[in-house]
Amino acid sequence: MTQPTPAGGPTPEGRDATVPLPAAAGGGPVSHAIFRLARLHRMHAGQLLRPLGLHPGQELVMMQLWELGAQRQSDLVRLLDSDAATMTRTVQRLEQAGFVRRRPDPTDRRASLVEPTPASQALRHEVERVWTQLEDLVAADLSADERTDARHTLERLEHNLAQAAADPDRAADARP
Amino acid sequence: MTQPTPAGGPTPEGRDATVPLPAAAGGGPVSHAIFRLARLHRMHAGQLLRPLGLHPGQELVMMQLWELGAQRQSDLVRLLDSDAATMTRTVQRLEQAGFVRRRPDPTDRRASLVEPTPASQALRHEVERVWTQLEDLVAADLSADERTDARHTLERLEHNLAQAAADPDRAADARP
DNA sequence: GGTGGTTACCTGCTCGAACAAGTAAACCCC
DNA sequence: GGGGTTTACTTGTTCGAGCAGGTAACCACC
Repeated sequence: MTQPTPAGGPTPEGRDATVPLPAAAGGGPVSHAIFRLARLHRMHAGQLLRPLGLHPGQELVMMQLWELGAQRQSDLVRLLDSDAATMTRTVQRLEQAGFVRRRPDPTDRRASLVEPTPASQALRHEVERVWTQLEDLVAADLSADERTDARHTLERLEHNLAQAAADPDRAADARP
Repeated sequence: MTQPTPAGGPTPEGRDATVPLPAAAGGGPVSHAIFRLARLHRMHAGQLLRPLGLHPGQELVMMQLWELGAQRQSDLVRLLDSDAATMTRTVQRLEQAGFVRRRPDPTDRRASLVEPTPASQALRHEVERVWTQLEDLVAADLSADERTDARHTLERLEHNLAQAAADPDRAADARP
């Protein structure tokens, strides 16, 4: 695949000399911050979700189903930008837990439709409450404007990564 | 039901940035953004790291060791804010891969010291390159100031979560 | 009506992450 | 110095995530 060859645009030393070096300490400040934030966030989500019998990630699937109704697995994969193999197993576990049901797609015998069970409706409020709570936790001291701002920042970073994924060339020479 | 527009949100256009983010509307925009960003970020890290024979997370351990020298596992856990059990197995795998060595701590027979092998030094450049690359990817179109800004935002969110973890009372009051 | 390619899903694998439970050494205090 | 606690690490488990490989159904085209 794309070997990130520095072809054409080397000169890695153009950086500002203020930072001693890019090792662990200053390696990738933003990257590192993302990493740490994500782990903390996931941890909190897990703790809030556990009493509900859900694991982090499963709630996203349920939210899609509650909102959109029955979906094929491939649709869920696309909606959540997830992985087919992961989805298979996540759905299996949700099915086993009684939160979803699967039935064959009448129009395509390869596919199966996943739908939330009536029983899962009880969960819905809980999950929404948990997500509101998590939001209030993570953005505790932010004003509405600041939250919007934060969201834009996150989305901008996400957009950059998505761009790079779609367009490996730009990835290789990322350097203003 | 499927009202694609979040109720009440002064969501200013600006969408299209990335994938449809349908559900979860009203749930937790910031939370959801964190989730998605984290996954993309991890994915990119994984792809860049794979040719080096490292899995995401392992490079952080190596960076600490390169920078600080031999460390006890418990120190690594504290430095990376990780989990003891995870660290045990990560170190085992790094050891098996020949990147680290373990020897008993002479001053504490419970502890073991982890140190990078000479062979791992070859990796160091590669890892640093990868992190620089990842940083340039994720912050591709951000100015230096904006990067600092982004980092502050991320750290602020992280701080909020850390606060809530340390102080469960505040967490509990996140509701009417 | 075959043939070849795509799509949908499943299974096996490795890995980080987190929880639980256990062992052993170190430490603290009476 | 004995008893209880804390600390350091290990192992077992479950889960999401991702890669690789496999099967079956679908589809387009000849």
